[in-house]
Amino acid sequence: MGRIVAIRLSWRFFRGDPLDVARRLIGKRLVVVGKGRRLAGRITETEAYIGTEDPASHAFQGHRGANDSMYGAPGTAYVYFTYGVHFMLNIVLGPRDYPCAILIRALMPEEGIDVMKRNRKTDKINRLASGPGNLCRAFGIDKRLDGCNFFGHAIWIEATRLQGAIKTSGRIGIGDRGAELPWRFYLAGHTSVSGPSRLRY
DNA sequence: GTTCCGATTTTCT
DNA sequence: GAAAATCGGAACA
Repeated sequence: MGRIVAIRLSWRFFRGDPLDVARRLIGKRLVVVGKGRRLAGRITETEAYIGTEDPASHAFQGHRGANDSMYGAPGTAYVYFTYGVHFMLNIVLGPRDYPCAILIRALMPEEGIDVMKRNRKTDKINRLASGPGNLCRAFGIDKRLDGCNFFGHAIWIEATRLQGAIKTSGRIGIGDRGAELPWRFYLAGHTSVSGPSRLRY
C-alpha cells in the first residue's frame, strides 16, 4: 500500500528573507503532535517581527530571558504568554543571534478537529484557530514548546500546494508602534483569518 | 454585520 | 504599577 509522505520544510526554508518567508508560510501545513494525536491545519495568517529596530518586536527592548528563543537558530519555536490568558506561537528566522520571528496568527484545521473542538469548546471549525491565542489553545501549545525546533517529532511544517491569493496589510493587535508596516500576510477571503473584515478581504 | 469593553498574568519600569 | 503580538460577549446598526 503506497503512502504519500509529506515533505517537511527544512532549515533552509527559514533562512530566507523574513518577509518572503512570512508570505510563503501562507498555505503551508502546521503539524503538532500532542498526547499521541496529530493535529494539523493550513496556515492562513502570519505576521513578521524583525530585528531590534522594530518597535513592535519583543526584541526592541533588547535580549532578555523572556525573549531568549528569538535569538536562536532559524526554525526554533518562540512561544510567549500574554494578556494573562493567551500563548502565541512564533517561528524564529534569520541567523543565530539576530532576533526575528514570524507569528502564526491563524490556520484552517485539517486533522484532529475533534481534539481542537474540545480544547476550544466550540464547534465552528473555521474559528477554532482564528487568532494566535485561539490557535495555541486549539493545538494545546504552551511554554513547553518554547525553544524547541521545527525539525523534531513534536512540531513541524509541511510543504503544500497553495490555493488562493495572498494579501498584505499592516500588523494588528499591537497599538500604534510599527503597526503601519505591511508585515501581515493572509489568505484573501478565508473564513479562518482573524481581525476586522476589511483586513480579511 | 461592526465596535466597545473587561478579564487576567507575565514582564519590565 | 502599567502595558501587553488577545478573546468573547454585549450592544448597536
